[in-house]
Amino acid sequence: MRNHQVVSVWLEGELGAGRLAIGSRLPGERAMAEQLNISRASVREGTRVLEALGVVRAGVGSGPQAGTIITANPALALDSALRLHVASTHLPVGDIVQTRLLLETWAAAHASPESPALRSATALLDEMDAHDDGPAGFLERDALFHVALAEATGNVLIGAMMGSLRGSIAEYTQRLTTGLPDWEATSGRLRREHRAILEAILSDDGAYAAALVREHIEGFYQESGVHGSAGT
Amino acid sequence: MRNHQVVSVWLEGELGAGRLAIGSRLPGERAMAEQLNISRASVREGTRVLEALGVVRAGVGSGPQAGTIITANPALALDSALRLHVASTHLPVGDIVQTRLLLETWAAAHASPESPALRSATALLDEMDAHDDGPAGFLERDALFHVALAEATGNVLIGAMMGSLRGSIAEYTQRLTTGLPDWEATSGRLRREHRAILEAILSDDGAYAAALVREHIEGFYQESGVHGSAGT
DNA sequence: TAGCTTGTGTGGTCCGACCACATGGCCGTA
DNA sequence: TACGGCCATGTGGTCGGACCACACAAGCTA
Repeated sequence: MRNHQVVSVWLEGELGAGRLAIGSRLPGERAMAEQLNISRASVREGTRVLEALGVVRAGVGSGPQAGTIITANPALALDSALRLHVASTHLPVGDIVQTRLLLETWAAAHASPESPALRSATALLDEMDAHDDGPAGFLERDALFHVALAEATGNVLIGAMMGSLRGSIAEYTQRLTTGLPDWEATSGRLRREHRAILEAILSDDGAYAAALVREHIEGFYQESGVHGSAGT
Repeated sequence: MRNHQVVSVWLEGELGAGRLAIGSRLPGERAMAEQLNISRASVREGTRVLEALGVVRAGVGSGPQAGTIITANPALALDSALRLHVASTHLPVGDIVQTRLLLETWAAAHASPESPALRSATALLDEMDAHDDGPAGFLERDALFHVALAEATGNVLIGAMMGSLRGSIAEYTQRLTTGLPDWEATSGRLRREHRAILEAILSDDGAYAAALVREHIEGFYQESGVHGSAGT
């Protein structure tokens, strides 16, 4: 085992034993180096990995925000990993879109009507009605709306995955809108569909909500001139 | 932006521009440090992150396996991230099981009968029949079988996710088997179900395959004394 | 020719130093 | 006493240089 991995292993042990938890502050790099019998450079390499995985957050200076603190951001790991693997052309965007469709339909079917995440989802829809700042602003809120639905299922993993996928698809979706003949008409339709989906979830009609989501997503891609890429 | 992030950004640019691709060898750490105008320590921190995300693989010495080489292992990032986030109790195992069920039923429904991955799946089932090395060996092949099904869909992302999920659940599943009254009977049933699932996929009957997978998984958890954790 | 030796380049590790930063306590002043 | 500025302290961030283990390839040797 390489020395920098000692840090991950050690942390996993501490977490498992309950000696450390989310919000805890790790020992200083110099102290940890001595404690684990490795150099500070190795400690730093280890913490960089933990940081990339969304497990810790490093802050300089002193005070509450300083030091290396345990956080919980599983989406971060997925996010950066997706970016790079897409860039390496090893991960087709079509696969991501397909996965998104899978997760979203499931989320719509299993979202809890009582989830507080639905309140922010409602707020987002209101914003989309109130503001009219073009495709960019609309899609931004659209993405957040869909992530909120995923979070409403209470499943942390699926919520994190949706959050990461959203970022990866954002650019792609943005590009699609440029080919649309009538943005006003499209956005109006999308807004109505959002309301219907939310309504179905709040009425505890998961199956109907899932069907609406499927139509919603597939409809958008079809209108944007993409065929078959999201054939779930 | 911190210096070690320069490496990721630079690599993403190189990949996007096509100057580097999977299999390419990165410049040596010393050369990269000079090229990017950062210290070797920073370069190393950057490559550690890339390594953790499954984007590169580092090898010492000289020859074909030496140096830092671009790979494509998206599952690695998810794998280590899941381990740590589960350890931090931020990610319930139930969520993972639930996600697994979602991905697997979808995979069964969308696996391509012509996929070469199904051949290795068949081989795994034959091995499970031939060898009888207890729950440990059985579950190992069982996991690989399910991952093979996911890969048979051709969706890289879903395949990678399944691979990571299985790893995270492995220990959990292992523990469940200890509570089983009659392992022989259970393994026999699981083997028959595997055959039926594979048969359904090869017959291009995705819907039936998905239903079988659902029963297969839920049945196992129920028999193991877990109730409701996998309620998709 | 076969086998050993040596050279070269790779990542792995370590040390010691300095920097920027944020805080909290000390000290001088009003 | 109360206020305000200064500085000691501890944090992560960065750097340069050094040495190691390793794996291969070229060259030397028997």
